Amino acid sequence: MNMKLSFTEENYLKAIYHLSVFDGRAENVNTNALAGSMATSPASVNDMVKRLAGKKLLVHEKYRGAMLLPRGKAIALSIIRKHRLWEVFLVEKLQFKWDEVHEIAEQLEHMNSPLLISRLDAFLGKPTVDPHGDPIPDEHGNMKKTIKAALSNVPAGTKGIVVSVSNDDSALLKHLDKIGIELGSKIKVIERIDFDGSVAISIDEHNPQFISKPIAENLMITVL
Amino acid sequence: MNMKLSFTEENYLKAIYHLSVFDGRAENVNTNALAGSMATSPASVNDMVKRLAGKKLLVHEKYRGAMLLPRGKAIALSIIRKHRLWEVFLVEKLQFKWDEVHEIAEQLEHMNSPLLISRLDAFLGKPTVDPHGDPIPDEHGNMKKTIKAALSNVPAGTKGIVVSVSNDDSALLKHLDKIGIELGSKIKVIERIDFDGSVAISIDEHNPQFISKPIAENLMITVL
DNA sequence: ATATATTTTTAGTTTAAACTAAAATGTATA
DNA sequence: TATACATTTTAGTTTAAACTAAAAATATAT
Repeated sequence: MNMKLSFTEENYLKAIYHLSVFDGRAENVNTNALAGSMATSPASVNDMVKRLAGKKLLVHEKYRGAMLLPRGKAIALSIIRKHRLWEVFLVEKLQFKWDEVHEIAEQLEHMNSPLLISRLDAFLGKPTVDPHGDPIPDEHGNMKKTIKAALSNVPAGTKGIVVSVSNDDSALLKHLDKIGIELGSKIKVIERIDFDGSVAISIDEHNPQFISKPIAENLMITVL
Repeated sequence: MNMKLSFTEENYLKAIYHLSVFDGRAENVNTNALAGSMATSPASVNDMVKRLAGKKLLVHEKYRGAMLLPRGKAIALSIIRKHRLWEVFLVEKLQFKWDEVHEIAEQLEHMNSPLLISRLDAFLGKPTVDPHGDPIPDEHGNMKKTIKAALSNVPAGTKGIVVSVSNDDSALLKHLDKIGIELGSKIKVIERIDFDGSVAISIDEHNPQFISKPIAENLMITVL
């Protein structure tokens, strides 16, 4: 697990991990999906996947996609751990807003010092979730599983807590802030409108309003 | 000043700055010295110096060395500022020891977010010196000049940080260790005794005691 | 002042990580 | 089954930043 990788290699491992995790099962990640997620070409992805396969961090079957090996998965989880711990630091200690931290954490996550991370973890009080509500893996890569659903996918009557926004677009994040939705907000789905896919919700037990379909699709809640 | 540079380019600018500053005057930095400081070959240095000259960050005269231009100097100072602020963070918030922080700060100094640095600066209380007693440039690149002096040469009331011991005698080093003085210790001169040249000092805000003249002559501090 | 040593530069390679264009493979459907 | 379409791979380039070896310029010492 202690081999030095480039930022790019680390970012690929992280992206593969995120794409492969679906309902707790690991799946093969295909070249095209990865190209989309890394904002690059399938050919470039193919190059990098072969490089990572050569380092025994994943297995790659031609035309069948990639799957992380244990070492690759451990590295991906350690990067996610670092990313989320730094996000907690930025929000709780440096007064950043929860929509400002992602880019900076993208840089900080590649800092390579296990001691730094364990000290940071202690300094922050060993948090288990980041400011977006995502769980923080511990030093062994274990994290508690959360059950999430998009607001667009739950039936009327559902109550939940906003735990993350699946899109990092700052326009969306700012809009949510404006209408009073933030992490930890209690949401109740009052009604689903079949015509346009919008939903009527209450926020923190009051302030009922309509949320458009595109927004509802990106609002993730834990169902209560 | 806001062009994106590689880590390597930033490290060259920083190294050139450190080598060029002598008594407050800027001097040409020759290829060989830079090769030593960067632990690489003169040929590689020559490549990089030409690259940086192409970016108008320094001027380079064949066989005569390099001198930073204002933009290059500003970048070098901003990297030094980041390095030293992170060192303060590591020592004061994460309980690192004085001698453990350099490598980690070498990584953190390349994080690119002016907002991050201004928030960190505020979080740390806008410190003006790092844990080694070196001055931290402000956001405009200004820093107060440090004065280094032997403990035997400063007047009563002086505060400073121990930055070096000019004698390698292990008997001296052991004695200093015993009385609780190490690199980075904060010293305040309480009183100077004319009779024998000894000085009464406090160490890290407590533990007042006398230091004999021979020891005081070998203890170098930066005056705060 | 000239020979020798040191320093600096040039020229040519190497590696990582991207790119484009074209070929190969896989999938869906008429 | 054959064909069309989408996906993936291969092959060949490009760029940044290093490297080595050799040539050129400068400095030094007799």
